[in-house]
Amino acid sequence: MHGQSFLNPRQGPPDDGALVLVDESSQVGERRTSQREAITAAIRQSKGPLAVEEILHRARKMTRTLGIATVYRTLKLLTESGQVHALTLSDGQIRYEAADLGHHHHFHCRACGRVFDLPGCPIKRIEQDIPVPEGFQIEDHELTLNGLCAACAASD
Amino acid sequence: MHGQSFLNPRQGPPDDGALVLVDESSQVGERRTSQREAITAAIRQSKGPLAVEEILHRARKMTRTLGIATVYRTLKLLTESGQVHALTLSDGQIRYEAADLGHHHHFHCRACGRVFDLPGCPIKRIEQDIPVPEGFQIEDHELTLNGLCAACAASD
DNA sequence: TTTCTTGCAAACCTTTTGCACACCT
DNA sequence: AGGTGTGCAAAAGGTTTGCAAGAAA
Repeated sequence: MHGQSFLNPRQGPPDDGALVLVDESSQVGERRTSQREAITAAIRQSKGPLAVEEILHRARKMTRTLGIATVYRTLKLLTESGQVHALTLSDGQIRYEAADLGHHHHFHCRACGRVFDLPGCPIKRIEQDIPVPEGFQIEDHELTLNGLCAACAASD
Repeated sequence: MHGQSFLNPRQGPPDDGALVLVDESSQVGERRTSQREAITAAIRQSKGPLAVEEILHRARKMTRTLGIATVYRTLKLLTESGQVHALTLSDGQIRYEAADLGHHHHFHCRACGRVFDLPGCPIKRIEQDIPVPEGFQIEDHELTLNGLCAACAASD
């Protein structure tokens, strides 16, 4: 894990002149670059979670030169530092969304494949009543609704 | 899609002697082989959905010679013919389970990674109350509970 | 005997990694 | 200036496919 997010850069450490063998002031993930800004902006501005290719495509509009390797590296960075959440739906694609959205669930359109955020959580009020085997401890849950989004349902 | 499952072989069609350009009596997926029996047995005998590697490992105990390609081909066959369901949890691994288990959900242990079937469906009775955007049509849902299974919770 | 199935290996595709150069600080 | 970050291309990992041999029916 990294000490700081490049989105929330820390103040430089006080320079006390001490000599250190391992320079801890130098860490991966603290440098603000146009590529990283483009990637985080793409994720933040999306109405739903995005797959890698979608992130690449949208972020490239902001930085013409952007390699897929950078997208993967940055997503790993953002995920490990807790700024972004990865989620995997039944189509097997991993999608990414901002981590500060709060607890919510998703709607997956079987026609267009898009994923939409659903506000709120209907599970919370029944979570206690869900029967699990003796000794099992529930820590979290994921709910995905599948069906047709409004646009696809209309064009049926 | 295939006309028949090799698990439920159809009777041969009556031989009326008619000449057909495309021989429809000959179809992929209708031949009973030790590999296919081993794969379906592994899936049926499991208490929860299995990943490809687990299926290969268990099925190999029944047929010493079994290639990974056959596992993939058979899983595709079984999935497309509706005998097996594929599911993808948050770890990104695709797992397979018998399709005749009825509607149910899963518990994913974050410690050992195993997936357990949960009987029943707590969503059914609240499905109508789940708020979705105007025009969206719910057709299905998936629920996964995450936490610790009894064994892992006990060895904490 | 015919045609489907299989195993092997090559092909594919997606994700990761090594390296030299670019760029932040 | 120093060291992180990037792009490119190669490597790695997992899944699919072509093909000749093997096995159902």
